[in-house]
Amino acid sequence: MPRATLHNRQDSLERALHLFWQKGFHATSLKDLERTLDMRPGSIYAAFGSKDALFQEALERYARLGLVELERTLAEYDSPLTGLAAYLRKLGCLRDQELPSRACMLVKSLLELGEREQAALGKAEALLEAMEACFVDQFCAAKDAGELEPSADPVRLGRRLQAEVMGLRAYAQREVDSQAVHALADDMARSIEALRLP
Amino acid sequence: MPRATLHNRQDSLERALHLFWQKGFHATSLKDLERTLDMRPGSIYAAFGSKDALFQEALERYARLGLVELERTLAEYDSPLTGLAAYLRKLGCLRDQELPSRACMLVKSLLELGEREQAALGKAEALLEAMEACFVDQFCAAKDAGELEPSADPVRLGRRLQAEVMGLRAYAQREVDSQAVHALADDMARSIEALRLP
DNA sequence: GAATTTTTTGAGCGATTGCTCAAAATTGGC
DNA sequence: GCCAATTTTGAGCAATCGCTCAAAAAATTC
Repeated sequence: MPRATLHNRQDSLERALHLFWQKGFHATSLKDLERTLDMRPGSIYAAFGSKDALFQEALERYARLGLVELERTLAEYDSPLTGLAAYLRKLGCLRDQELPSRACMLVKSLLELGEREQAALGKAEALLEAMEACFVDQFCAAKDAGELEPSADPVRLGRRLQAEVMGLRAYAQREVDSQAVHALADDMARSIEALRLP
Repeated sequence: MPRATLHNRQDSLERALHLFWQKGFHATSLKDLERTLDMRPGSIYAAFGSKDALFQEALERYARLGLVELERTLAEYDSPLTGLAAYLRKLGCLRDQELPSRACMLVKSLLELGEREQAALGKAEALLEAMEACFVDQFCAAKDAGELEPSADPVRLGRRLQAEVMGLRAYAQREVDSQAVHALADDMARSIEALRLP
């Protein structure tokens, strides 16, 4: 009895994510979304509630995909430290791929959003916290595996790594050579590998 | 014969800088500026031309003050590496001060602005490049002073440091303990100091 | 094919955006 | 006190903002 839905909700969300990641929250207008999703305002609001709610869903999807990508990379290596170094080197290829933005959407949101978008801002913070926790876990695993000296502090190391990733991706957003980003990522990866006990 | 200007232009620019740094370009409306500068639209446009032009002036002032602060810090130390480490530790106090934002306004602009604000975006990129050049110069000085091993690459080191500062300040924008930011800055400072030859 | 249920449409709402410009206000020189 | 020069004002423009909702369109069941 119901009319079949014309638009795939997941696909629409994916397109919205692409747009928000590229232009940011404020610079993305409903007109932009209408064009990109090929949907009229009523349909967008029926499906997602509001621009703010749609943005939050996009943020969550972005972070989920990012975490999956991180964990898939880590799973490819037996050594936790080697996995983290490989993740950094993958980020070094940021400028080679065709992406909505080289910068992290969570960081873009963290820096752009204010009190008026507190819900989305809080979500971005929580997702960054989860990312940091994943790094910390990995350093704990490295310590358990005897890769780190016993006095190493996984919390500090995880924090440092998150800051490095934030910096690497912000740097990659600049109009610099792909080679410079590769070199930067490699330097960071070497720092991780230098933590390994002989 | 001319009517005396009511508003000090430098002071107005300073207030605008404060506002733009806090809220970003898009989230700052002319109404906000009118309120903060205590000026009516006509006066603002007579003095600065447009919202975009005012933003660009604010960006330049921000970067100039930031460079002065950096160079003043470096001048306090005879050793180039010690100066850079001290600069990082100063950034570790970001959360203790009352600032419009903990994040760097240049990075906020780099991540927020798009093609529609190309002039301001280009300015932000150029100013970041100048900051990086300052870091590179400092590493060159360290090398000349024999603090670095002869094979050290000042360009890579300067790039790395800029990425670290970007990451540190983005991290400081999160709702984390002041102590965490201090620890992070200290870790980064130690990395710089670890480059010193024995 | 009529009835029912759901989705999609798009004109258009009130609010806000960046901005303009003729008029008013304020000064110094005479 | 008057004139000339300059700054400040603020009503209001056209455009855009996020969003609503009654009507039209489409699909399923009988």
